Amino acid sequence: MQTATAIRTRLPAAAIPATAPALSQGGTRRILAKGAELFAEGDASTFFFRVVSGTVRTVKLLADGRRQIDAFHVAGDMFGLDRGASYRLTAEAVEPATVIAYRRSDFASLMQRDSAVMETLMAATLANLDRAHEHMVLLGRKTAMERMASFLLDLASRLSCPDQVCLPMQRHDIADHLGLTIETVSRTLSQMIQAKLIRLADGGRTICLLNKDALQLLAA
Amino acid sequence: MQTATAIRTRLPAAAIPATAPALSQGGTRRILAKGAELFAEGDASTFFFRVVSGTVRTVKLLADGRRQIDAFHVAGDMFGLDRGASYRLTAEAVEPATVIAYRRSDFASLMQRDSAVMETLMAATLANLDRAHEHMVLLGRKTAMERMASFLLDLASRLSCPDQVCLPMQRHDIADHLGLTIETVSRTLSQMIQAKLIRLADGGRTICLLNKDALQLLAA
DNA sequence: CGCTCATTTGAAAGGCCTCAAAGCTGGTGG
DNA sequence: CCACCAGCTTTGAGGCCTTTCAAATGAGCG
Repeated sequence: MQTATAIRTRLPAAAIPATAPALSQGGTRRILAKGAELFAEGDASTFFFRVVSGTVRTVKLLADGRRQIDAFHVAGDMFGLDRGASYRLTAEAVEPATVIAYRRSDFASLMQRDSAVMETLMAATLANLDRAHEHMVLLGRKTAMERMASFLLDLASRLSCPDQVCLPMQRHDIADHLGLTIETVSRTLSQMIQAKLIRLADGGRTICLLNKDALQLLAA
Repeated sequence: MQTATAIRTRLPAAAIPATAPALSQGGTRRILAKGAELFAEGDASTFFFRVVSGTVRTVKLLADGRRQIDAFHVAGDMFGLDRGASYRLTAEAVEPATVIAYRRSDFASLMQRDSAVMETLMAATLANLDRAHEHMVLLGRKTAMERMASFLLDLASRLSCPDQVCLPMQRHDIADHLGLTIETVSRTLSQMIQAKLIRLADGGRTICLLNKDALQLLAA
């Protein structure tokens, strides 16, 4: 593993710190290689997951190949809790990642005795729903520049790197998350550089936020 | 109340029929006038709601007035269950509506004894999350025509009117839901009429789906 | 019946996409 | 250790879909 990845994964910001311990008993650890698929849309949903390190993307595909990445999940995030008996989206590792898999059936009985478990899952699901709401505003109503600014600030806060974002994903993933093309993503970043809002490092994989206040204004 | 509204609200399609009865004990009924605000983003979230009849929209606003309607809630749907102590979006009646308000604090203790209640809320939340995922694909990756087709088919299925959609909302709401402008919504509908996919009735408030198969293909 | 608001339609502009090619990066093998 | 290769990223030019601005038409209501 090269240095860049080590840096990217060194800060596991616990997204659900207060309630997550309720799940500490069960679950099995899984190591994922870059690009590995955890589950696909339509698969029987026997597990749900929590990210320990690395990044996982959840994806929806249209018949003609168009892709929408609904979220990037980082350390502490939960995903794979879907309605019904099968997954509604596909999950893949964006970079080498470690997750903990919880068997759904194990919790059916556990939840009846321990409401704390259920509340943990509820909190995680509500967190995902909240992010989805925010992302719908971005996709439906923001310009390319606003989307990019929102994305960078969001990622910076979630990775708890105050002024620096080590992007675990490539431009194509960013584009499919923000509802843009890779060219527009690249052009938008170039404009931000020109405006001295950001600076690229590590061959374009790391973005230094030079002016967070201005980015915040841009994020609309 | 005019006839159109009566028709629109006469079919309460139970979205969560199996589990909803668990909530039948509590809650107080509220009658909402058209446009009435149930709660606003940032308000303390003391209640969550279930639609009995009519339609409620949940909305997010940007500082400059741009609006994104994340969902239209019809009979049987639940909304207002947000992360944290305050609502993350605003809820307003699209048309005259009846909802049942459940006090959040009443359920904190109830859930510990009755896991069925918690499961009902979880199922409702997962349903909302699922819709959000589907809508993100629409907003991020579909064309105006595809968005409109998807919207009409979705509404038709949820209102359980096989081949007819009685729109409770006006063009402006549709536009803010689909990430378009009212002009584009209108033009897209006109194109669909020309292609004999739909037919307008009731002064543009009712849409007859003349060719659902073709619409399904268009929805992508 | 007239007023107001919603919807439709038109024309022009703009932002993002598509197509295309050059520039970089990182990994591999000589 | 360095050159080469494949894939990712950036940049350029042109086109298209949606938006913006504007005005006409239609519907609901006092």
